[in-house]
Amino acid sequence: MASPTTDPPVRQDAVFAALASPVRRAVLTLLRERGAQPVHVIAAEFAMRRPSVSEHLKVLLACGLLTETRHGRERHYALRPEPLREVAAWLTPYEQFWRQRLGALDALLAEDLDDGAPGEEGDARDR
Amino acid sequence: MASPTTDPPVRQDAVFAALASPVRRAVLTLLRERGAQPVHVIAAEFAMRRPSVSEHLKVLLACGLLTETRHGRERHYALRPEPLREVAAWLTPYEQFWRQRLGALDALLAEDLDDGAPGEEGDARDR
DNA sequence: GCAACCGGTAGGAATCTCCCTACCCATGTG
DNA sequence: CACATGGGTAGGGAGATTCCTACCGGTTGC
Repeated sequence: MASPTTDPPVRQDAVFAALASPVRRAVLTLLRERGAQPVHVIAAEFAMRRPSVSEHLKVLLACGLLTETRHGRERHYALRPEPLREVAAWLTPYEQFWRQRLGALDALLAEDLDDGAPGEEGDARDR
Repeated sequence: MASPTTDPPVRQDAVFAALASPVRRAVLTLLRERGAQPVHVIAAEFAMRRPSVSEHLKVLLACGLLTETRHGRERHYALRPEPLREVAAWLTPYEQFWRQRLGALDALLAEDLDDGAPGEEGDARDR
């Protein structure tokens, strides 16, 4: 049980998968705009039964995008933005690409890099 | 074929879903670092058969994260970062949330570090 | 206590994902 | 022309996703 501040790499998959659903993105938007809300308020926003919303909340909770607080018989879910910060961090190295991309310039650069690639082998993983 | 520069809202789903696979994120990383590459070079990086890699490339191509160029009998795939810019744009309204929280954490850490002597031990704060 | 309310779990059907093995077409090269 | 190389498509199987209808355990109010 030692994982003080590190984030397991499996988390990134779960966060992106969670964000792939429009319902779940809408839940995050709702909580961002209105703050913590109980389930029945969240569920009222969607054309779907409460158990399905509950499942979506479970997915968001499991990947750390939500926190849960018990208030009597209600459970309030609130946005937890840290995983989104990690997504932003993952995007960082790509920023320069969309910044400088105003023509076929990067295609030329790509060809150049392609030509002069030395032999560093073996890590094509992301992190 | 009827949306030259506009972005249908359905695209966001596809982009996040594409990014949910570690294989596809690794493809993007590879193309970012080495520029455009033919399929057999990309496929050599993964412990999977070429048709599967081909499917992954099709997914990335379909959501606009890749461009395809024919060179003889090879097809070169290159990174197309625009959809990632849209992801970054989607993240923007959340930035303030993790900034303020990071600020609070920062203050706590600074206090801890600054205050080397254990005057009062607050051990209830790891996670 | 008893009924209404909040919200999670069980389990099932339709659909999607991800990998595989075959197979096919196109482009080069002897 | 014959054949190797590059790479897409077909279709199938195991497992995950997403919705549903039931159902059940806690809280709150009469």
